Amino acid sequence: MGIAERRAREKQALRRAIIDAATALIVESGYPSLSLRKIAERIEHAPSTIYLYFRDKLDILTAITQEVFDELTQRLEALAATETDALTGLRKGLNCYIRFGLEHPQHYVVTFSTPYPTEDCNADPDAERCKAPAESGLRCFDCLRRAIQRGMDQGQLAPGDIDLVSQAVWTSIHGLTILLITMSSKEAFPWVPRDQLIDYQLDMLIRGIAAPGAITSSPPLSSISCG
Amino acid sequence: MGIAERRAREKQALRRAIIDAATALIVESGYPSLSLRKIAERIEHAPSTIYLYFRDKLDILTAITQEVFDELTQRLEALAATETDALTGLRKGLNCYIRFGLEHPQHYVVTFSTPYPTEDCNADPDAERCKAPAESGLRCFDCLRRAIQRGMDQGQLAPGDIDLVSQAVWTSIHGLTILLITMSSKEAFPWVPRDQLIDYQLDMLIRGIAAPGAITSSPPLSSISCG
Amino acid sequence: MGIAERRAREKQALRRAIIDAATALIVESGYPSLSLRKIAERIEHAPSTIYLYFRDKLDILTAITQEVFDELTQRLEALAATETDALTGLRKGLNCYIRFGLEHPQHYVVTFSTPYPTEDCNADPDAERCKAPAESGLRCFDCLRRAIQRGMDQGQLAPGDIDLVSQAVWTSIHGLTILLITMSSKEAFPWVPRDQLIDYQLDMLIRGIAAPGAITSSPPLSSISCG
Amino acid sequence: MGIAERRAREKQALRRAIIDAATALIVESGYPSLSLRKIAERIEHAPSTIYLYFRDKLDILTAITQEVFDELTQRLEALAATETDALTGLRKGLNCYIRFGLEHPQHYVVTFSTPYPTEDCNADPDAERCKAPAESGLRCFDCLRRAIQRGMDQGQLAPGDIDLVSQAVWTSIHGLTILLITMSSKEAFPWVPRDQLIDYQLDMLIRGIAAPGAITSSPPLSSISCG
DNA sequence: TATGAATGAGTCTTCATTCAT
DNA sequence: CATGAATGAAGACTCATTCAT
Repeated sequence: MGIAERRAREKQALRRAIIDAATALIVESGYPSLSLRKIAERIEHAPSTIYLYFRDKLDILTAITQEVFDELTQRLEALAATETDALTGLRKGLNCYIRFGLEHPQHYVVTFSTPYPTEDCNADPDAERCKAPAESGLRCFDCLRRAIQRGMDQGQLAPGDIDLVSQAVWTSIHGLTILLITMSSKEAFPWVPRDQLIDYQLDMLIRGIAAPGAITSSPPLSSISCG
Repeated sequence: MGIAERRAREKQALRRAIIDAATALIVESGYPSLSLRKIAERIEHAPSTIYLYFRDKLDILTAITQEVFDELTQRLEALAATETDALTGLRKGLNCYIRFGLEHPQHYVVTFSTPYPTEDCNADPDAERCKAPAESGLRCFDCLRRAIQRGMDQGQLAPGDIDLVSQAVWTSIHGLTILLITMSSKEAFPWVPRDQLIDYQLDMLIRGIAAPGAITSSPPLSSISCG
Repeated sequence: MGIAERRAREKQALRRAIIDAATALIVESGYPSLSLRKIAERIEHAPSTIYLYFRDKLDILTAITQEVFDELTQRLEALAATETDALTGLRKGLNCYIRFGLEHPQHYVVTFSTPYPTEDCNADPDAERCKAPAESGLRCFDCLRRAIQRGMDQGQLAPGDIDLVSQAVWTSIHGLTILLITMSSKEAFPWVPRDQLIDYQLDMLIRGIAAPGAITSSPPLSSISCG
Repeated sequence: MGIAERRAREKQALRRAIIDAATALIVESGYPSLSLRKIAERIEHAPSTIYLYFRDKLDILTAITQEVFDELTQRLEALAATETDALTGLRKGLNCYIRFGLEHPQHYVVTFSTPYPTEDCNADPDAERCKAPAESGLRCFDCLRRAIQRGMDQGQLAPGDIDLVSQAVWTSIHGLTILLITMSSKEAFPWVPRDQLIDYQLDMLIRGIAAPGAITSSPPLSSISCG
């Protein structure tokens, strides 16, 4: 009845709170310095309570990562569904990726830049759960891959190895995203205006992979969010 | 006198030993697991001795970071001095940067991806020392900047905002480098062959920023180290 | 009514299940590593459910101890009932005792060697329950006592203080049993062959308490179990 | 100079304090429930301080065990040196063993009855240190073994397997010792007068292993301590 | 009757750091 | 200059137990 439902809702809420607190803490000081104690303190519960929701530290990281991947994937797929022109679609997708990272810097860092989740996974006897986020990640990457493929199919991108191109593009926009996040302060690095940089990088990348003669000027998208 | 000199030399030597030990430890197991105790053990001195040379742990990190920047800068400048063709020089420089990262993955991560030095710095009363590595970093970045500038001056690169282009290129190769490092295991991500990817990305980037018609096929460089 | 009876039966069944699970766990990994959680998991009930049947952990231990005593007593009495010759009966009884310990080493340790039930008992407000196992233990000891008495009555054992003799014998075979259990590994102690040692010790003890001239060679029993 | 000496003395004193506290705690509640925290509290130092003196928990146990063995061995050897008659020597030695246990019940329990030091040792990567106490123990046991041998050589003990006899005797007196310690309270078990029991058990054992006709009445020794 | 949720005290251990010497 | 001793805070994690439902 209502009681059971409320209970379930409360339980879900606490799980959320743990994930959110962990995310924030990771962003503030990095995953290695994340501690269950700090999470507990932030959610105002006993440290041991966390163990009712997650098996261990790594389990929390896994949950966060997966959520982020899924959310990002969802946005990219929604976007792909509405856009017909391959090149524009690709551009929008890349822009969406970068924007997502900038709008959720905490989650992005946790998911893509937490140093060595692999390490923990290797040490772990239950290697199974390490695969789950990896799969989510691949599904996300696949959005980009399909966009590239479509571009080649439509002749707008120079023909070539789809994986090669996809990986070159993805690593590039990741670099931009992660550096804009982690070196955000003006003193840290003399960035040019952010939107300008994003727009230019998208231009550069697409120019770099486009079929000769395929490029027509496309409007700047960078200030447009997604999702 | 001779005595004072010898003293100074010895003091310098121990400082070096500390940095080297810390460096080695970071290379072996990454920064998060670095501890003063382990450094002390390796240099065969008491932990407290380290405090005579460095104020705290972060201070050691700073020193290492700076050295890494300096080393990289040196290589890039050496390379720039020998190469006359702007485009080839740029390509070699970018390749050198990536290779450097792959050959010293732990250093690269520590220097470019250590989470939030800013935070530690902010908390620190003496904010001064945080600027030192930043300056070293800028000097390093300036190598790339000059290469871009030369390319524009020689008409091989499309004219434009030097900083804009430099930043777009740098973030791209950083993305490639850092992802190849942190997701190095095959299970983590289905990478295409590494050298091929690097070569393609350099092609893509240069194509993306080159002046129209400037590109002549350049030989793959990726398997060539630098320095 | 039928309902009440079924309820009572079910209640009894769960109590049994708890004891059995605890027993099994103790057998598997010893008492120190026993935990209510593990018991709960094994009986597929919530940890808190156990508290409906036992006040606390010690309460479970007490129940087990008592059962062990009772089981041993039963075997010894069954044995005594079938044997007419006092000396042979005594020998068989002692052998049975040792065998029982070796066959249920964890139980034996828990029952006879758990450090300081006294302490726990003293700390406990309800000192009553500590007496129960003590009484069971005495009943068990009484089997030996009666065997000794019979031996004296029949003139096969040298006359003397029954308690004195009983205690000397019991402590001796306890020493053998407990050491064989706790120092079971070959590296721990260079034991002579086990059965040989048991046989010899029984010989030695009986020789030590027998009436002069009473001893006739009796066949080795040690490899014979009991019950 | 004096300073260094005082320092060394202080350091030694703290080490002693740790061992003593640990010993007492083990006796009070058993080794499994021994915790570094409790030791720390008792010696009024920080828990981490203990790690300056012992590598870990097991290390403390090892130290205690070895000390006890060595002390006991020393006494037994001193005793053996003064006694010429084999049978009397054996009797005195056994008595000494029992008395030692009763006079240092804490140490005896820790050394001979701590459940499963083996267990910890097996799990330990550094198996070396587990051998040290075992060797000390064997050296101790060897005192008894030599006494038995001498008895056989002199014809006072029935000829036979020295190890067999030694082990039968040792386990017997261990059983007496350990039970007198752990069940010391009158409510726990209705002991006959302690000295009487000890004397009788020694009689019984020696009668059990003596050569026929070798026994002459020997005076009760039990109330005599040793060392 | 049974339990899910929660907790606080406890476990061993590592660490950066301080201070008297 | 160097260090040995010490510490307090923190680390992940387990446990027996309570309580509202």
